[in-house]
Amino acid sequence: MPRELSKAYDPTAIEARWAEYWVRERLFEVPTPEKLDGVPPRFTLLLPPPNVTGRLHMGHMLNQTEMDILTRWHRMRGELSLWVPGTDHAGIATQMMVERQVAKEGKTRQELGREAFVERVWEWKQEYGGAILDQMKRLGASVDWSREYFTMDERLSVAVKEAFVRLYEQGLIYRGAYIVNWCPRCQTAISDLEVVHEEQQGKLYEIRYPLVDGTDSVTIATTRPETMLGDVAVVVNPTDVRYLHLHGKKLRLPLTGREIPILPDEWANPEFGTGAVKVTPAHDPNDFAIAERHKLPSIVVMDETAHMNAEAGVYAGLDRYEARKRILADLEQQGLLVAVRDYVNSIGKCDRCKTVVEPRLSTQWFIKIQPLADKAIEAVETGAIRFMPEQYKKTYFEWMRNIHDWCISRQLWWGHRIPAWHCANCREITVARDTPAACSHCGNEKLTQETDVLDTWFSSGLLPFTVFGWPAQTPDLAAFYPTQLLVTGFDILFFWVARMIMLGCHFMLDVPMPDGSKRMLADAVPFREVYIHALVRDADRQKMSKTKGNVIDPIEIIHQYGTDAVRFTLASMASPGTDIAFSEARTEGYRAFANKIWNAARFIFMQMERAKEAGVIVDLQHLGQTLASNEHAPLEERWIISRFSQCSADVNHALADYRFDDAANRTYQFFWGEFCDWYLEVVKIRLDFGETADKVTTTTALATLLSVFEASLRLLSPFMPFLTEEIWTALYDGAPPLKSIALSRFPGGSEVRDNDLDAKPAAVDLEMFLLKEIIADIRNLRKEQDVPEKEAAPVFLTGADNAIRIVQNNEEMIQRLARASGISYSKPPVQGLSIRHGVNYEVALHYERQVDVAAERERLAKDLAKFEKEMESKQKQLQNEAFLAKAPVKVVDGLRARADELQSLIEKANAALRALESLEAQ
RNA sequence: GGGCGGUUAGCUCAGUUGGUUAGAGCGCCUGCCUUACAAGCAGGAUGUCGGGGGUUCGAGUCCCUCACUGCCCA
Repeated sequence: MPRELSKAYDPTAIEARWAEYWVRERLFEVPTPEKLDGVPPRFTLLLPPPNVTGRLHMGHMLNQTEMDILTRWHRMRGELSLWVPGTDHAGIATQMMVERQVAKEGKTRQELGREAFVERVWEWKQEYGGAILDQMKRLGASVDWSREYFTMDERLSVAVKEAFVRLYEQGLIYRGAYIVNWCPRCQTAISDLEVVHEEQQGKLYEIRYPLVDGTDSVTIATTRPETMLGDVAVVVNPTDVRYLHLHGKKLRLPLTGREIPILPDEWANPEFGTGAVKVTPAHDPNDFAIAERHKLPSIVVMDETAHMNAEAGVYAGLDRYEARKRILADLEQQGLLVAVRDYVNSIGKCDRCKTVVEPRLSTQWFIKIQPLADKAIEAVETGAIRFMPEQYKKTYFEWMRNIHDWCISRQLWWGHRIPAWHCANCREITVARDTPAACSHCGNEKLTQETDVLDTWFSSGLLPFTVFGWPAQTPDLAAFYPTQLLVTGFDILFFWVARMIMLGCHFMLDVPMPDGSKRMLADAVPFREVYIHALVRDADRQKMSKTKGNVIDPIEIIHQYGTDAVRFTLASMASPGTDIAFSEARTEGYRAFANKIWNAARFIFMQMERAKEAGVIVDLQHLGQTLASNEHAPLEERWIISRFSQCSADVNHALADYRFDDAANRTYQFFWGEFCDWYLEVVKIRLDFGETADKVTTTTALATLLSVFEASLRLLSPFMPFLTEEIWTALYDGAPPLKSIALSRFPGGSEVRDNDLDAKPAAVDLEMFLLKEIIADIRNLRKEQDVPEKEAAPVFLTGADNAIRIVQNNEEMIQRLARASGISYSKPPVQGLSIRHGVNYEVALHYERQVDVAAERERLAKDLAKFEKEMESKQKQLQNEAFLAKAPVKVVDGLRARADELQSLIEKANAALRALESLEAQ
């Protein structure tokens, strides 16, 4: 009995079942098109690959909800919609995870050795790596699971190697000793982007360096005294008069006795500290640059773990902070520590493990980024890639135009090993696609492969084309590249988005178009649009963090409220550019909405049962046709069709603009505020299945009801896929025309009659508006006069001819919805009865209760004041010559009409007040 | 220090290119178990649109300025 729904909506009872069904039935798999002719427009997007170590958080859920809504929407509009899922091997994070696991066994990765360790990582991945994608299935994400990728897959690894070799051959990859950000815990270089800066209360130490000749000294200021052991110079600003006489003189570096020069350099800021800066090229990026300018040597005084090395003499073996303490103590003892000041400085930490980063001179691989950045800038400047919200374009340009070469080597074991071989003989490097037999420089066969791996973002930056088979020119690549859209958070704008643009533009320019013509930049881009969403915060707008303990687990919330409700919450709050303060109260509200839909379905299914018993038959296979207009249909039917039409047009527009909030809110408002609150209540009048009922009326009413409801389900489906699937299937008694509502057509366009949004509200809307207003007035009067809810009361109504006509045509509606026992088209028999008036009608209620004159007068006076105030401002405007001359006719006319309305309302309010007075006088 | 945002109802947020009466959800007050739905129904209250100045016939919307606040980069 599929149509028997439980009394209350229970998401847990249905969601897991459908999630599993969608995957099992392979509903969202998109086969490779054999030929491109005749293939519908494509909508392709890539899932930003979550870390294989990851667990689903609210950010993922927002991201995936948005992507799923869009993909489902495009699919329902008949486009070939492909959403490709996958995970990222996440070099450091995954290695850390497995290192921890190994540590529990009392071992280190070094003890295991590289090969065995990597083996362990794969084992870990097989066992736990699928967790986040399983969670994703629970969200109902309509991805093509047959195309799932992992960035360490063999085919993707081949592509990564190819990309590296090509860049090397093009002279865009170089290797060299430079200062890089080094994490002493991870023991690898990391890129600028992986360093997070934090303000911290620290100290600024002033240390005196005596001149070699003993005649004088220079006091330098530093936050890192331990690095002084690697000092090679002290620089002062060339304009700094305090030090002019010292240029070129030698200092004796305390604690080491080494001689170092005093040099003029612009970098020294006379305002800062003492104006004299120590230069430690091996441990500070700025100092490194100074050393390059002055051709100074570099002295590395720390090892990979940030312990002092042999160069540090007596301090060798000490941790950097321990060394600092000892050095300060020694300096103080020697009377060289001049001052210690409080100082707030920004300190760089490893994004992954929060260890303080140690700038370190080491040999690394870099990408010469400028040529790639130039194309990436052009792609956005020319509009080949569009950012949404547009403001992110600025951020993007800002970064792209100040870009530094990208350090792509990592001293890790887990990742794509760099395809370069070192020759034991000539020490040259051979870069090759396959393991070379001999050195390409000297022919020696003693080669060892580079131990470094590539930055994970290097491989993920290639994904938009490697997932489709690059470097081969596959049919997939021809059909699906460039993708249409990327949906992601601003936090990886530089990490990933910018790099995909750079690498995509670079490599894909060399791949011809499907028709063999040359590819231009506009088609080399990895995606045409980037939609950037904001952060999901907690209800108090706090950033979620484990330390604060305010992390909201989406899976937990889903258990509580259902996936559909959570999806709807995120969608309805997702206005571009604004962070989402996730509030459970809101989700609770949308669970109520889901329950509302559920119960509307229950009501409708009950009517279907009644119809069946009465022999009334509605053709379920041709529901859409009923939505055509029928001039003779009752007002509420024509009205709901008109409203539905407008709603679906609005939703389509909203989604086209990525206004998930507008789309969701509009749907909510239609379904609850119009379909349920008004239409369902009115249609009950027609659903008479009794012997004496007019079968034609009943049948048409039921047909319209089912049609609008079925279409509403399709409208809601991208937002609430589970609930709509369940009800839609039940509506067809378990035998729907398609395998899923997700494969049906989205409402809008040709399906509904009239989409002309610019036109004035349809006549039906105005008529219904009047009736709703009158019903609300009567309800209000009933309330004020304390008419018991169950009791019907007689209504008196006067007004303009056409208002009366509309009411007369819909008396049943008013009687039922406003509990009127009858309507008399005359003034009420008793003077001074409370009256409500609209612009073209007056309505009163005859009930025995005495009118509360004081309250009524207060209400009227308040109304009157409001009307008069507005009238005053309107008249002022209408008397303004400049306004009349310059404002558009439409606005002026509108204002005049409103003034007329106000005039009428004011008169009526005054009349009512006078009537009250006469009542009081009696 | 450089750049980008935000400030609208008690709370969280909408408000398109300036144009008639500034909206929604939640919360709040009052009355209802009216059988699709109490996760509901009906009715109701609530805003000097952060302050100041300017442009304009007209400013929540555009410009300047101040205050507070968030983020990114160095």
